[in-house]
Amino acid sequence: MGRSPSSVENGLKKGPWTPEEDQKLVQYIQENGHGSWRALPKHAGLNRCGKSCRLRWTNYLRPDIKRGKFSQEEEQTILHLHSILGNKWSAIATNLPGRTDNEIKNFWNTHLKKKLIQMGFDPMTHRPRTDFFATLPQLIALANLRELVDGHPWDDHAAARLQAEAVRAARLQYFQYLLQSAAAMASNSNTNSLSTITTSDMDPTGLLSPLQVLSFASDVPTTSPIESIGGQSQISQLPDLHIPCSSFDVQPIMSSDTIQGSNFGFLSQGDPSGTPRTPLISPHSSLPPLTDLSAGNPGDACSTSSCGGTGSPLSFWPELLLDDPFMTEFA
DNA sequence: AACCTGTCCAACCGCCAACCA
DNA sequence: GTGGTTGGCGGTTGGACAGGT
Repeated sequence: MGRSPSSVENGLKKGPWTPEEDQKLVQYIQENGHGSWRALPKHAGLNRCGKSCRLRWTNYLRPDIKRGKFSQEEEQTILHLHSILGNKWSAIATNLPGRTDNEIKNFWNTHLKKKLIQMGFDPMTHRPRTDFFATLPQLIALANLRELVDGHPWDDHAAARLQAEAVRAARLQYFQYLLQSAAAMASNSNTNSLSTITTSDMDPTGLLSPLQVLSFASDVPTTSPIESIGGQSQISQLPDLHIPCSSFDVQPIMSSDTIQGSNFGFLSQGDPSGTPRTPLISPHSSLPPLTDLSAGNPGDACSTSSCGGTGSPLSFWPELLLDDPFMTEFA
């Protein structure tokens, strides 16, 4: 499995390994060590490149490899280390005996990443997702695409609908933030199960990490916090959070002829030279881009929460947050 | 039963840093 | 200092498989 049927390139075989090849490789390394990987295939009688042999050995044939499902403990270790190290799979693997970087990488991409997203966390920063405006362009793109396909002009009604969707999405994100804050406050006041989390465990911003949320909500590990509160499973049951709509001064572009290039030029206003484009947010808005919260380099350890935040999240959205009775209570 | 769709994961690719002549 | 080689890493691919229609 995995790759195309074995092919021969430069006389060297590629593709899945046969049991015979595995046996040759294992036997040779057990008797001689791998030595120079480049020279190994020749000495072992394998029609493979050295790189392929090394990968096969390190990812599959090594005797100390632990196979099977990842335990809860391993999962939490990966989460924790990823929040510190980012996608440094080999570094993470050194802390998980018997697991290979490839295995951890696959596990992350197929399980943990989705889990974090479902919980409302950004898988790269391990912080609550704040990419509302990152998804807004997709909505706009879809709407424009629809227009192109259907031949229906984008009228004010459609724009208003989109804006309403945007506000609703913002409310969701905002509510998730409130949940995080509430959890943090509760842990401080020792009023519920969150009391086991100490302030020293916390992100400097006061937010809980996915690991912490997973820890206390392990009975609903794949459920969004929004869905797990008070048995309410419907988004429509969210409280009205009174997010000021004027804060989202979104200006949809009406004409489809603004579509340009592969970057969907109609999504943003920017010069065609490739300089960073300006999101379609009114310049007179006092709000910083939400994406600022997660703008760190995914591979950069210091961009993660464990290396310190940029202050209280309240400071990011003063107008938005302090306008709400919820926040005045928390602030 | 046949087809479709999504998931899993072994294997490949390209890049980069370390090493050596 | 330079260029070639090697090993290692992270991202991506695509066939096998499972579950759904």
